[in-house]
Amino acid sequence: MSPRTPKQFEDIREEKKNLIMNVALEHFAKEGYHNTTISHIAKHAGISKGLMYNYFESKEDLLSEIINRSMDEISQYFDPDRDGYLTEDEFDMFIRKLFYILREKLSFWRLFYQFLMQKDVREQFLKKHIGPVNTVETIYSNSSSPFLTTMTKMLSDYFMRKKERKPVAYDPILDLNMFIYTIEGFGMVTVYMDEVDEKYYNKTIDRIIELYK
Amino acid sequence: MSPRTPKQFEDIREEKKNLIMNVALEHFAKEGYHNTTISHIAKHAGISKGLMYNYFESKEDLLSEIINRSMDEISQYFDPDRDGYLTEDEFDMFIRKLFYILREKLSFWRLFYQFLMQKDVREQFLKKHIGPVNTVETIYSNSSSPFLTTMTKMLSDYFMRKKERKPVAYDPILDLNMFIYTIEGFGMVTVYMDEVDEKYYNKTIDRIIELYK
Amino acid sequence: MSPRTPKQFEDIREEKKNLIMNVALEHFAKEGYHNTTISHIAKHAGISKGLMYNYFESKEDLLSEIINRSMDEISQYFDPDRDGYLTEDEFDMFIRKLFYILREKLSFWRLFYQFLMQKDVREQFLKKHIGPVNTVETIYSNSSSPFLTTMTKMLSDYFMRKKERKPVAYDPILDLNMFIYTIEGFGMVTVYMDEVDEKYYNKTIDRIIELYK
Amino acid sequence: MSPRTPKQFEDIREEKKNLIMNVALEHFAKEGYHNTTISHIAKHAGISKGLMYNYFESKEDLLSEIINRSMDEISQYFDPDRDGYLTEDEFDMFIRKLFYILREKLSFWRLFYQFLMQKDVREQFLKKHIGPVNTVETIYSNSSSPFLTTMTKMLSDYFMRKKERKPVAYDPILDLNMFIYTIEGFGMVTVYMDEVDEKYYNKTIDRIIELYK
DNA sequence: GATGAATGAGTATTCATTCAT
DNA sequence: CATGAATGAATACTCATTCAT
Repeated sequence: MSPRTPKQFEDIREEKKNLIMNVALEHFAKEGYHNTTISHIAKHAGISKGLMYNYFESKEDLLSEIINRSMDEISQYFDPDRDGYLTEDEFDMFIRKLFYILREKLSFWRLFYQFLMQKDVREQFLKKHIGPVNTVETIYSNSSSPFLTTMTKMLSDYFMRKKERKPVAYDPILDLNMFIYTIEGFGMVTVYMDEVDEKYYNKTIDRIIELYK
Repeated sequence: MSPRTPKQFEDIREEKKNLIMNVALEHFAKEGYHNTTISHIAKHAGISKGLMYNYFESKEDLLSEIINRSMDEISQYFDPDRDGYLTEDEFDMFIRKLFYILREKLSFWRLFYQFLMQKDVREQFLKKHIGPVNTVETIYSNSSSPFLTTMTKMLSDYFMRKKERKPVAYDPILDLNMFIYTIEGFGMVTVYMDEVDEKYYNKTIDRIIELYK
Repeated sequence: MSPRTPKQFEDIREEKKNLIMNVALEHFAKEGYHNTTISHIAKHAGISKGLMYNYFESKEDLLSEIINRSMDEISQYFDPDRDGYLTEDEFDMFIRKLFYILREKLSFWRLFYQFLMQKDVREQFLKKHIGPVNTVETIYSNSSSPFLTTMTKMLSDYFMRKKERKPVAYDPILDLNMFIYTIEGFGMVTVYMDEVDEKYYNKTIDRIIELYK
Repeated sequence: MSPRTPKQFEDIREEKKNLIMNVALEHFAKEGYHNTTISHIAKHAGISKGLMYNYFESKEDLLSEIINRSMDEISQYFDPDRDGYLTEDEFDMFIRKLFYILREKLSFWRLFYQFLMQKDVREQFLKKHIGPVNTVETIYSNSSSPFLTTMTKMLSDYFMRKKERKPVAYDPILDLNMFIYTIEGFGMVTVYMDEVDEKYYNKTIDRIIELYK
């Protein structure tokens, strides 16, 4: 039995940290952040309360790390390293990915929407990830979230370019926002519903693509 | 000095109760239900903690009464005594009303969306007011909320009737749901944004009407 | 309609006071003193909370008055004006009266026994009415309750006189105490039982008389 | 510094739990359950209020556990494993034990009698431990308290058997009840008196045995 | 006299966080 | 690393009592 290398220690630590975060996320999403106690999380993660504080500075820090990790994971899906130029086929894929991830990370989104309404929480945890898109200025403003900035920019570019394929009266900003409202609404309803009807889910996705491609 | 009449007592009660509910709603909406203490509400309403409990059985009861009152107020707007038949012009008015009320009762909606994500809360407070519309069966199912049942039925009837004006391939359920997603998304974004750009707000409403009328 | 005389006012006052005391006694006995709120009493007496304080200085004062009134009423039964000499027939009647009153004033006794165990309450409310009889000295000591002093003295005299009818070894103090324990035990069991079996109740009384006459 | 073993944790818990229960019992008995605050108990036990709730779910639970523990301890004294047959000598010992324990557990009995009068409390906490003995049927009915069932049965058997040694007119049920009243009364008086006169205490016990053996 | 709105001190209870072992 | 006993500040809630009308 050779002693564990620092790397191994680090791996174990990381694994346990993830375990805790997963358990916490499930409970936060299902019962609500305030209704979930540290004791509860610790018990369900099979560790002691004290150990929790070895991994996370506070309950708030735990929440913060969960949100950051989830946002990062989601970012991965959209490989932000690319050029940011969205073809029509890529737009199609983008939407499909988006709603695939929505169901993959259902707990996270439930948590996300829980906090979306509270200004102070939003400012503390989500500021760097979300941003409204109401004017052209906003679109190009620098968000503090590289991920969302990229995404937003990519999308607005896409909608701006659509203008070329559309009639003169076409308003890309309005269309972009309509698109955002639709996916936000569809996302939210999907998230708060207990069950999803597979057939309608896909049908809706197709329709969104059809409407906004 | 003659003693107060029962009427006077009733007036005092009603007035004070409303005061408390208004103050509480503002705080619940802004800081979140759990972050708002009874002490805080009492202080801002200029009354003692004890008096709160003269009017409401518990913090939860206060919340419950706020939600019920708000839902009732909203119901009023849509005069539920009518035949429930929605002409195209009435559909137009309906949407405009909806988004007028959204901003009138911004605090309420902020509170509403806060709880939408938590199953237990949703079941306790909102069950009688909200309901998904995923299948034809659901549409015609009896919700326990007369208001939403009426609204839902009115809308689904409207979309069913649209079929007559549309091509063969027209899917009224899908269209109804797309419509719902759009207004939910637009509503939610409006609610969580601090400020609303008047011009774009109205433009969006027009566009929704244009798309779904 | 002539104006009420002071006497009439006094009568009305007395009557209302009695009403409150009766209602309060019932609730104190059934639910316990601490579990009975002033509001509750007021509501059941059909008056306002405020008026309560017109008649009684405090909840404690209300309790105090109830106990005093009850003790006085009980005293009445044993016509304390008499010579205090108890014949054998009178002893017989005394016991029967005692257990008749026990059931007449069941609520009072339930309250009485509730407080008997708590030293501070006992000292505050019952000191002047009850007293142990453990030694000859105690018997003749001056209690602060004229009623119980008289009763105790009467009884101890009776048991002392029994000595003349009994064998040399007869210990009147012991016998008196045994008698007291029996009636206290019988009283207590009767009080805490919900229902009384009439036949056995009388049979027991006969037996007590038989044993201690 | 190695961490504590589970055994050590268990020991700490047990010890602390007992400490709290002992302190609480003393205060409940002396000041009354309602007049004793959790703060008070915590302070006298030298712990924080919060810790109380690490050991007991509520004040009521604390009370409940105290009563159950005490009843169990008392049960031990009467080794319920025996055949339940009481000889005359054993009856003698039984009584002596009873009144020995009475003084051993004075605080408990003070608490016990406090609650005896309140129906709801009695039903919640004492139902499984006490039961009236008014008819032959009752005697043989199954109480939910193994301890009291055994005791009651043992005693009623004993009194039934006495019939053989007694005149024709002897009524064992009446005699059993007289016996119960006497010990209940003696018990109660002993409990509420601050001091006990040793000589008279024993004399009384002897007399009870003499009368009911 | 009579009312019940209003007060505020008090009480049980919760829970994130600390720390000795 | 790991444990869970221990803390204490915070919080919802109660209720006897007061007082303007």
